Amino acid sequence: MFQLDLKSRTSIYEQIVDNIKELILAGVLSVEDKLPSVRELSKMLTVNPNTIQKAYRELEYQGFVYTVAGLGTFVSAASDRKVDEKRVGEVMEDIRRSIRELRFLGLSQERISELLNELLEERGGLA
Amino acid sequence: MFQLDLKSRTSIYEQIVDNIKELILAGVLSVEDKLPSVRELSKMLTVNPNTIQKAYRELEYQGFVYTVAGLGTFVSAASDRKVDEKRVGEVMEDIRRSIRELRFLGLSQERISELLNELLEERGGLA
Amino acid sequence: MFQLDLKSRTSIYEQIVDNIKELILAGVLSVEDKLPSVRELSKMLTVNPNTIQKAYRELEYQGFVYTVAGLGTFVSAASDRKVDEKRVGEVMEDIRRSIRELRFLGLSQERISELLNELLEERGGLA
Amino acid sequence: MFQLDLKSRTSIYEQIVDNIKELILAGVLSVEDKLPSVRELSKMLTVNPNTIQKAYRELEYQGFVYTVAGLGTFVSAASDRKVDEKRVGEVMEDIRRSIRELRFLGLSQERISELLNELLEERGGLA
DNA sequence: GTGGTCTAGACCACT
DNA sequence: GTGGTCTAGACCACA
Repeated sequence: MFQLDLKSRTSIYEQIVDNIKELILAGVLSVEDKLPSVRELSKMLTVNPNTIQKAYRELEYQGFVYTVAGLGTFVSAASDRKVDEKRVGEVMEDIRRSIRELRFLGLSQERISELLNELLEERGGLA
Repeated sequence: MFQLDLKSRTSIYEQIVDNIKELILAGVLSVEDKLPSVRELSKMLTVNPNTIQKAYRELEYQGFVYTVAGLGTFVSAASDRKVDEKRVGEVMEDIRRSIRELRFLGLSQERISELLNELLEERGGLA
Repeated sequence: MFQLDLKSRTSIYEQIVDNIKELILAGVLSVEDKLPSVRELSKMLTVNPNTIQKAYRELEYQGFVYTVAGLGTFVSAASDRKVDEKRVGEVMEDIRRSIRELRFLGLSQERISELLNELLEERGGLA
Repeated sequence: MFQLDLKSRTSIYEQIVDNIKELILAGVLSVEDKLPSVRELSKMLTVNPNTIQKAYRELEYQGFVYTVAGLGTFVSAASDRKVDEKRVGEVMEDIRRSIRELRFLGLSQERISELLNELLEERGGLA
């Protein structure tokens, strides 16, 4: 499914969250698809089930999946999600920090603006 | 000098690093300027001196400042700062993911574009 | 008959219990009416028969239905239903807490009042 | 601080969440007050630290507290919270279920309406 | 089988 | 000291 980087500073459960979000955003996992069960993914990644569960719960908080106890965890329909202002604010904060870092790295305002516009024109994998 | 946001998920020492880098990049602190001593800044921000210490060490590692024992900590020449092309790529990838998530959250292309431009303007005078 | 919401945090068997209670209270199912058999309802809702079984057992425990082996499950007389003053008090306490939280979340008294009235109207024809 | 009911169907961490919310909503814990540390509360309630942490994290998700690693967990300022539409929806769903249950318990529409109005007139403990 | 909770105990980074 | 993560392994309710 994907690989973990145990050496990374990013915690395991966060890496799992990021990877699964990536799969959903890229369309590899579609709406209503079932995610691997906690125990399955636990074995696949050789990671403790509690850690997987923590990742799944975080994905649920962020609105990417929903859970039916006894059945499994599934990808949410985008239409079910109300525009989650709180989450939008969090993501914008992420971008704010990234832009700051680009400035630190020595990129000019113009160059950053160019790069962002390129990203905006891309229309990746969204159904 | 600047404000810390205790509620932020970003650790305090990292916020200090970021803020001082910004002050340097913005020209508020010039090459060879002396930074406040660890104890001074510790009092100014009401933060544990160890935390300031850690921030200064990180700034030194990144080439933004240098320390002379017994004299203090000073802003390095710009040529000493590390530039990291690889890091630029990673940060761009972060932003790409965030933009995808904004689309996923239901924001229109136009709205995303607006929000990004707001972010860019926020410190537009810096470049 | 009715719809289940798999995404709800409420377990499936509980949703079935609630829905059937509503049908009884609304008079759609009258005293001595026969409920669908476990197998029938299982097919109608595409739900595991064990889950239906559990819902029927709970309804029986609460005095809403009774079961005759070999014949089926039937709606009880209203007098058989348990009334629980203590429970009423607990539920009111839950609502009190929720209203406090709405205030805490920044909603005005007027807005809360509006929202409550909407809720009350939702199934106003039932009493 | 408060008592747990180990016999309750409600899980321990949820009881902790509910109790602390109650203390905050009632004004016993004020804005910027420090909650007991994870380890302290763990000892006070003779409950595993992980369980306390789970409760604190849930409180954070719901916007009641914020956390500074290395410092502690603190009550959020109401003004810092944007009106959290998602959370409002969740609370309204709680009330919806409670009203349904009151109907199940045999209360008439009019009686429920009366009771709700009484609750609305109360202005408890909010700063 | 599924997810959910809990304990015991370890290790880490930050203050 | 603080919170945060992770493992190992147990037990429960629900489908």
